[in-house]
Amino acid sequence: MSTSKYHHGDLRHSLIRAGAELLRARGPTGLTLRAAARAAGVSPTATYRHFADKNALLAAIAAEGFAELEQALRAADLGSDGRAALNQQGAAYVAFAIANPHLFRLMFAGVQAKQTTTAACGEGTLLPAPQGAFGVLAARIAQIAPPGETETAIIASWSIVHGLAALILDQRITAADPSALAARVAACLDFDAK
Amino acid sequence: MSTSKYHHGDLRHSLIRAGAELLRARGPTGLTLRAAARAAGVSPTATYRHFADKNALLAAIAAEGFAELEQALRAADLGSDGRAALNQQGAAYVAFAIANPHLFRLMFAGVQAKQTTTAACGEGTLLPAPQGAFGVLAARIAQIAPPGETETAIIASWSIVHGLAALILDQRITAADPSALAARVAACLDFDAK
DNA sequence: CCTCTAATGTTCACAATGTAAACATACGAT
DNA sequence: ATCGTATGTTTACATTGTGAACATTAGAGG
Repeated sequence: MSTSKYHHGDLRHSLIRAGAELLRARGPTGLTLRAAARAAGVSPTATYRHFADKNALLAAIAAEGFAELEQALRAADLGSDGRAALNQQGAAYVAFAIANPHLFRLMFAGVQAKQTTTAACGEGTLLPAPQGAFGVLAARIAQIAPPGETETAIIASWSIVHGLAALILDQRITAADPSALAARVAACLDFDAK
Repeated sequence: MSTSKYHHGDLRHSLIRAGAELLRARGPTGLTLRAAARAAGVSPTATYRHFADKNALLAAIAAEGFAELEQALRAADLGSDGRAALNQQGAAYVAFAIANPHLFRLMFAGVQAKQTTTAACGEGTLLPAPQGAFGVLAARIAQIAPPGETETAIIASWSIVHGLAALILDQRITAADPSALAARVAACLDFDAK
């Protein structure tokens, strides 16, 4: 590490890490371009050499978050019982959201789309957005859902844990043991029924 | 209605309506205190006679949204078949979110809490926040879920439709017919199972 | 009807933020 | 060694939320 301070060396990652830390510590209003630059020891406009605008920085932070989430899901996806593994994934999903509330919100709703791309995809199409984390879930579902119903099963599973996480974060539901609640709620899903 | 323009007459409601309209038309970044004041034909700081700060205006708009949502749920809660009525509520919930995406997001995640009130309530406690809309759902659940499981059933039902709505709004899922998808997904819930 | 007060709006002012434009520095290929 | 290009700096500006001081008018009490 050279002591020449003009060129930072790895400013891009520094900004992402500083931004993520600001988000965790001070919430979304604390995550500001200038604050991130300050934390990285750089002038505010230096950020524009690495990110087109603030949204691009947010997107990069969100992408890191999705990688973390994938890790967490993969770590929870254990055992030979597919249904149990799925429920464990659900608990891990909710636990991740609660452990990183601001990051979780940023990941899903934080990056503003310029244009509302109303691309007409097929009914119930799953977008590959968080493909990594999504894949961990989809694999287990494919294993335990009846064929032909896997897409509905995936959407239902994802929706129920995502909704629970969101409602807890937004303080619409209060849970002393969120993971346990997640498992209990996930158990209400029955893919084979009817 | 007098033509004296100094005192607006009903500025509070005008600001709420103007704010809601701005939100619908231009999204959250377009909903600004100054823009709302401009739309109401008033100076920016006049708003502070009616709202402590911007957050208070947002909260008022969100409250109106919850009233609308309750109306929509009540209108969908028809028929003697409790399970069918519940699924229709789910479809209406998702339809509302899609019809009012920015409002829906504001209602649940838009108003920033000053302090993260980590009040330790009981496990799986339901907060009365949107008590009106929530009550419509809870009533049906109580009717069809096994006694002793109603709270879990309520949380599961709310979570699955809320999650589906959120994922669609955030473009993680694309649905040609969201209401139909909501009904199909809601059908995966089985409260009596096991 | 006149007056006075409180409710309601206005004008100024300011700090913070995102971002554009012009300039400076230094890394690396020639 | 030279020079272009990537990277960072300084300046500048419009927008936003919001505080402070001032203006106006509605309506109660004489």
